[in-house]
Amino acid sequence: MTTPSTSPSEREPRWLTAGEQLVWRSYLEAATLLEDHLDRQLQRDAGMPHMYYGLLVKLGESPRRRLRMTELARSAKITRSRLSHAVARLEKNGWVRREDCPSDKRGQFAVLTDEGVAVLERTAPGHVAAVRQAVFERLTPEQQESLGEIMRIVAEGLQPAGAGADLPWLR
Amino acid sequence: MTTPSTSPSEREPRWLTAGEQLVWRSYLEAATLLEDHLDRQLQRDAGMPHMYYGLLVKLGESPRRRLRMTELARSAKITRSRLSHAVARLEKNGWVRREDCPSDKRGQFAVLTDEGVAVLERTAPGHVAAVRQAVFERLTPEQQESLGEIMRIVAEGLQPAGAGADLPWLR
DNA sequence: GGTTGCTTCTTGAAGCTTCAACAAATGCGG
DNA sequence: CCGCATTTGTTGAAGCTTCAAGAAGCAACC
Repeated sequence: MTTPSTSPSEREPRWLTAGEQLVWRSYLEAATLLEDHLDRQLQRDAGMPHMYYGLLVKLGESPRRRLRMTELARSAKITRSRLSHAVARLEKNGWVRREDCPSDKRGQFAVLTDEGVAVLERTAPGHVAAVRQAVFERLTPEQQESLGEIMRIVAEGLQPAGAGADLPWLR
Repeated sequence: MTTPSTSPSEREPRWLTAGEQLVWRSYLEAATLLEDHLDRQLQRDAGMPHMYYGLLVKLGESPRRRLRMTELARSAKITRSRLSHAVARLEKNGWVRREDCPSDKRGQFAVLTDEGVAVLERTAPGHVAAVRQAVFERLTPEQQESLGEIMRIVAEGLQPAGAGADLPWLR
């Protein structure tokens, strides 16, 4: 990540400019700190990592509190394998239950249980407060909007592009 | 994360507004996709996860290619425990070596080896290209600057605040 | 000098993620 | 209806992270 002076003949790759490096470093630091912070917050207050909490939220927002595994994986931006392990754990906690799909015998629904709903209701306020305090309280409305737009662009660019081996929808 | 109507008496917690939710979702999606993308890229091309690559970079930038463990951990925003495991692995790869600190017998330096330098030189161009393509090529200069400022603010807010148990410098 | 408290770094176990491999069901083309 | 590629979801092993605990050196104090 060092910048080896100027590159006269274009044999040198295109490094990040000093400014870009600063941006990138800030991003990496903030992303690391933020994810760690929220992971700890949720591990402490809800007994699960951030990603698992996100899965419960998505199930809670879905029609009959259920989603096909593949759809949940797609929506959460994770592999099916990872989801499979995650749901196994959440099932052991009693927060999610699996149900067969009637129309496709391969299919499985992940269903948010009443206990799962209860955990969400109990822990959501604290989590929202943490997000608020870490992010939204510190940014102006313009910055918030800007952040949304920027991240939307980045996410979009990564969706159809990536060569994910187990993420077919990202191809 | 649902918004249960307005809250007349302030018994309801302060939920995220619809707009804030959109921003937050975009952030989470982009952060997940981006980290996965770079992790895969580096695992494939350099044989190590993104975080480990970052450690090598930091060592490479340091005076005698070395840093005290605690300082490296602080700079990378991770716990010393995590760093300890990471360096163990990097040492096994021959990319980093440990050295005792003469002035403090508890201390250890993590030192980037020549092999470590070689890996960096070989893989940095590809990694920079990936970052460029995923982030900088898609953003206007204004958006880049904005992103930098926003993430700097978020990171700053998380540094001195967090109640990290093993991250004393974050208190 | 000894005590007490702090800092540095490591360790092992438990939990989470990744990867490759797999079984089962689907569905399309002949 | 058969054959074959595709889709769905799971599994186990290996690697990474977290957490709590601990060994060892330092430093300040009396």
